[in-house]
Amino acid sequence: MAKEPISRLIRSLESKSGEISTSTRDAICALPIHEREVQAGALIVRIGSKPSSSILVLDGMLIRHKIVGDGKRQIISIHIAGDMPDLQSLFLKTMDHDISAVQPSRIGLIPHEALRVLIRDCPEAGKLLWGRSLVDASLAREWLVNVGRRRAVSRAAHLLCEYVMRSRAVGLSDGRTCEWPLTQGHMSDALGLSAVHINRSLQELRKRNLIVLEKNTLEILDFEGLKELGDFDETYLHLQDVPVEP
Amino acid sequence: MAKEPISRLIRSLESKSGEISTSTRDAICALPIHEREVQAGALIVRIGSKPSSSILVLDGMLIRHKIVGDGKRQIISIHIAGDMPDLQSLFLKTMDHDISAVQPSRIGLIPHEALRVLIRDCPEAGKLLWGRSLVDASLAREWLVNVGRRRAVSRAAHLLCEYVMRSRAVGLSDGRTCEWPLTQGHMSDALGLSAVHINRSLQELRKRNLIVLEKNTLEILDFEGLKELGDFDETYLHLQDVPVEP
DNA sequence: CGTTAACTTGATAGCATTCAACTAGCGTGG
DNA sequence: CCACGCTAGTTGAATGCTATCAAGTTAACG
Repeated sequence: MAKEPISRLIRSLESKSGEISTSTRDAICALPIHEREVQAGALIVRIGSKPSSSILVLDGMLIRHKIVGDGKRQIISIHIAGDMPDLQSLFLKTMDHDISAVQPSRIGLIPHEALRVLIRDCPEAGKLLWGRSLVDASLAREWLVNVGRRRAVSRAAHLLCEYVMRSRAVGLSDGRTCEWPLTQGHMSDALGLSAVHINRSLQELRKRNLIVLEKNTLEILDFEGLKELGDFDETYLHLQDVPVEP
Repeated sequence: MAKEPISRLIRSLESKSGEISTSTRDAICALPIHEREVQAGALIVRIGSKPSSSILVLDGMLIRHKIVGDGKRQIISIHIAGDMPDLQSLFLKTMDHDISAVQPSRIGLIPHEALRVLIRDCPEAGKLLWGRSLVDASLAREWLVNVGRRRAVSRAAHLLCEYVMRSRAVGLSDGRTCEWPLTQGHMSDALGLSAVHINRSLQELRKRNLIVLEKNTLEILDFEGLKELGDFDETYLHLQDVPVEP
């Protein structure tokens, strides 16, 4: 039986790779974790820093972001329970972006040293983590497409589709309703838009009877319609698409 | 002495990780490679396909791209000699984007099976490749920032800065002049703009005496000025930033 | 020398930003 | 208990960046 914090990671890995062998699971469960509570808005990892451990999200939501020259912010990714937002710091020593908490969250810190030992002694686990980092990259590419080539309403719809599917994959949603901690300011920074315009785009989604979004709760009224409008194709999420090694 | 095709990969890996140990280098050099010529515009890997080998660019330029619902295209990344544009297919079996050639190019196909054996028998090489895929992800994130939060002229300047620095890192440029095979159509798809607007943005870069761009050749007149205008900070390229394992 | 792709230019249209003001909810403190 | 301040959300008007449309030029090539 996995200890509670690590079970989030296992569940999340399994959502992408199918069942994990017992020995691999045991090796992952043996990882040391230092739990920490962070408050809403807290800056957890700073650009330019050189972390010696990686973060596992246990509860809440973390975002990665960068600031450009004139002060504007771009959110690069959002992370829910089971995600490891800075797994990359294991091999790229200097952080190239910030990480902060959207809401009060619980995180686990896993020392790089322990991860290196795991990868060395359990190649299977290494492949799972590598695959995970590749999925992370796939999301960044789709976000690039979203921001580069879709209009505002579609971008918003696409983001909502992705979020619901990811939440469902780790058991945080039934596919219709889930928590939505992001403010419209967050959404605008994630989608490369102004807050005012996000506001109007969400109103259009409401007017079309696609969603209900209030009091930090998102309800999808018409997932097919939202997919259609957001030009959403889930292939890039690679759910159940990481091959299990023979 | 490395055989020629693989030496591109070695040089490229070293540009990010410093010198590689002899045994690791030998293991990488032992990789089987099937060379292939592709013509300009050729579609090399198709979205939805499940490749059984990964590509190493030997000469020329490859791009990765996606098409959205209304037919617009977003270029996700550009790849020069030494790059492995679909290393990810080793662990994510279904392609989530297309790969094609910008100009007549020479590529090497490395069977996944051989890469798996390499990673198993030479963990050091595995780390180098993993690190490489993380740098790839870092570029995608910076592109997202570029498209999401910078105006057209800055986007263009940023792209040029990145390209020159990457070219120089693998010996394809002296940092001032290099080949530029991308058309303005390509640039607009890479930067989330229209071709007309890219044209005007390039004219502004010329008028400011920052670049000369003609006949497939790019010359940087004022790199500092271009960096400034493009809000370019090379940290995200992680050149020489992948730690060599103790 | 005709054809095509790439590039250029001008005019118009449209999506998104900015500015400004206003509402609602919530916690704090006098 | 209510004033106050703060954050998040909403709305309208004006501006502006970028797209689209259309036409023309240039360069490369068989």
